Amino acid sequence: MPDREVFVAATMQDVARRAGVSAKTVSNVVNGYPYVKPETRSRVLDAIAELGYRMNASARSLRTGRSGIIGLALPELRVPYFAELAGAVIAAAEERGVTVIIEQHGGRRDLELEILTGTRRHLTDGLIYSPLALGPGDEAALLGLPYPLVLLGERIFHPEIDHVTMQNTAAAKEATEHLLGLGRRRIVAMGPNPTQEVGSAPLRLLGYRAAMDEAGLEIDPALEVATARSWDHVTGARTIGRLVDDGVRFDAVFAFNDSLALGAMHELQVRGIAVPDDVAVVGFDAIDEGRFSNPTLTTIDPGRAEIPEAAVRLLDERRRGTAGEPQRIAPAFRLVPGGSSGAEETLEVPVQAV
Amino acid sequence: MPDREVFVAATMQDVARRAGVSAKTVSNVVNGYPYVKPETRSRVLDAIAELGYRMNASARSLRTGRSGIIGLALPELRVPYFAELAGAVIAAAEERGVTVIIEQHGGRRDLELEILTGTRRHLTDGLIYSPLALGPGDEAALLGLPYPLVLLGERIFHPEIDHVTMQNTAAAKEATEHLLGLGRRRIVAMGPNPTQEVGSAPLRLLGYRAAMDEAGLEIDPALEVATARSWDHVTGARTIGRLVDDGVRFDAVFAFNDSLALGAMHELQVRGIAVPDDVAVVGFDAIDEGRFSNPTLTTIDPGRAEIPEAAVRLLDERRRGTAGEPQRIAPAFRLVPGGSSGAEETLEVPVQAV
DNA sequence: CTGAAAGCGCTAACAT
DNA sequence: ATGTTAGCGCTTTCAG
Repeated sequence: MPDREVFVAATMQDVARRAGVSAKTVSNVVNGYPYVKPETRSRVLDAIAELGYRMNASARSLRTGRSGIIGLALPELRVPYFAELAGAVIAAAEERGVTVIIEQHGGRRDLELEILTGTRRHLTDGLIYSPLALGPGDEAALLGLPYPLVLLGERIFHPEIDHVTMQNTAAAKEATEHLLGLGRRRIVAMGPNPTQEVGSAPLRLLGYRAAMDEAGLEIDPALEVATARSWDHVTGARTIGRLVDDGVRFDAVFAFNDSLALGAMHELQVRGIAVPDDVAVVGFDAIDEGRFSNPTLTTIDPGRAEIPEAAVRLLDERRRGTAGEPQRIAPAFRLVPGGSSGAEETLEVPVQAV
Repeated sequence: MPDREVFVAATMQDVARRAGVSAKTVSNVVNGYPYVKPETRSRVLDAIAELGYRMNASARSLRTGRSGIIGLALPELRVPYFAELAGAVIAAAEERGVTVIIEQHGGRRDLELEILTGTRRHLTDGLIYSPLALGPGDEAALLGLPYPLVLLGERIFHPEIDHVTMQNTAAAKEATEHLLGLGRRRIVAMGPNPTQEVGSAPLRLLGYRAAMDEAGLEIDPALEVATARSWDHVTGARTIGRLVDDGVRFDAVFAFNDSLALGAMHELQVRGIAVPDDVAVVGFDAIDEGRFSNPTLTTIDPGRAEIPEAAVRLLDERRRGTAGEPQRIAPAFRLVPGGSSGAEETLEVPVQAV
């Protein structure tokens, strides 16, 4: 008679029988319940090893009502900023024994709303939510949800919702001051959009204006250059190209994210405009790509390390009920000097690629 | 007496009561069982809508033994190639109603092995597995696993395991021929590593050599340049820098991936060597970044769209038992012309970024 | 076409 | 410090 246990996954009962204890004791051992006699514990652990027992996650979560899985909703994984964010969120969750599922909404409003009530919410204990289309007026959709929610980004704020954000205005001010400190005076702010009243754009614009103001410079509307909402390379390249074509004079660009900055830098060089000699460029986000561009990109690190960690921690605390009042966390930022503004940086340890 | 159903999630029983049927009938409706009287069906659907019923995924998977979740194991999400792959895998899985969890192993052998038997395997119905450290000799670890497995990459092959791979040699040959067709003769092959007998590197090297051979060119060992195993920008930049310093003459570079190519291109330009005029560059992978570099990168698209789709399809078929013999799929590839070899390309529709 | 009963593997509550 | 009982919400027999 063949040993069926080789093929059929062992259950807690099987382990209990083998160890000569009850299923409850096995459960206690597996869950690190402290009051188990060391000898019993080791007998149970032996039985687990011998049977190759692994806990059935579905049974546990059916019983406890918690899955140990959280959702991470973001626009698109192929956007480097979000890929890096997702990688860090997964790593931070791992440390807490939490599993992550990623949902891409592509900035489509219907999908963003769908995610809040969709079928996967039944699978997860909570959601880290980075919307792109939702904004003020959509708070209602985020309130009273039957699961913990941590909001990312600058699209919506609400005192009852945990939030991890950035010091947009202060950081943008520092970026602009960096350029001013290099003697630049005609600084383009790339990214503001008059139709957008909310989000990172207006906040960063405030910082830009504050810096210009404090430097005693008149604000030239021609230098505040609106872009399409998609802040990518193409947009950066097209925008700066149009500016040059229009004969606008400038000696620096503060782009509201790195992709815009890299695209602009590319286009400037194509047109024979030297970076940083003719035009200095500063970005925002500190994505990996800017460390390898030519020249390397001066940028703002808005808290790359802390944002994912804080988001997972907040959600986990809320999930376990150890959280108090809803919080708003805006990590410390720093300017990362690069060649695009004539500063220099050293390269960090490489990551692996295929 | 307040209506508890507002706060407590409805169950199938609740729906059944409301619709005046049994739970089984609700289950039949929810699962698309065809033999349900239309009238019954609509009564059930109404009840579902009224109660806001959503199926409990844990209960279902406890009962059926399947979770509808698959794992995707890869080195790191922050590596653009894998971020793009992951995004596409998630999208392809979504179409089949399957959820994805991503596990990052960072190319560390212990983690790669751990993933195969780790706690998350109990949560998933199958695994799409892209190892970096494992290789020939590790087949045993991949055989007889109690779940379906689809292998990605070139590290391990086995006739009993489903595999999605690339036409490495043929594609590398075409890349090299492209450079030869431009009149280049001293073509660097960047990426081979004498200590590596397996993986994309030796396969792509074969293609390079075949093209050189057919063109009647002697193969110069000085042009086959080994790199560190991590094929990233830094490695590309350092490698090409050393080559120049050593006084090696060359008029083209075929880098074994895009990150190497982009790093090399960067370093060449830093040193005042014009791309493509002095040196033409071709990469491999067709990651997004190469479409925006300066100049844009000529590269090989090894099947960006088909690889994730095929991986999910194979796993799903295996999971449902509709698959036959293990398959090896190697999609069609194509050369993507770019500025780095003097060809030109048109930009596609932009993606959104923050 | 629909219903009744049983049980998937685990843990909360209680008992000892 | 450990055992007993019950039941989480679903689907799978098996009847009808």
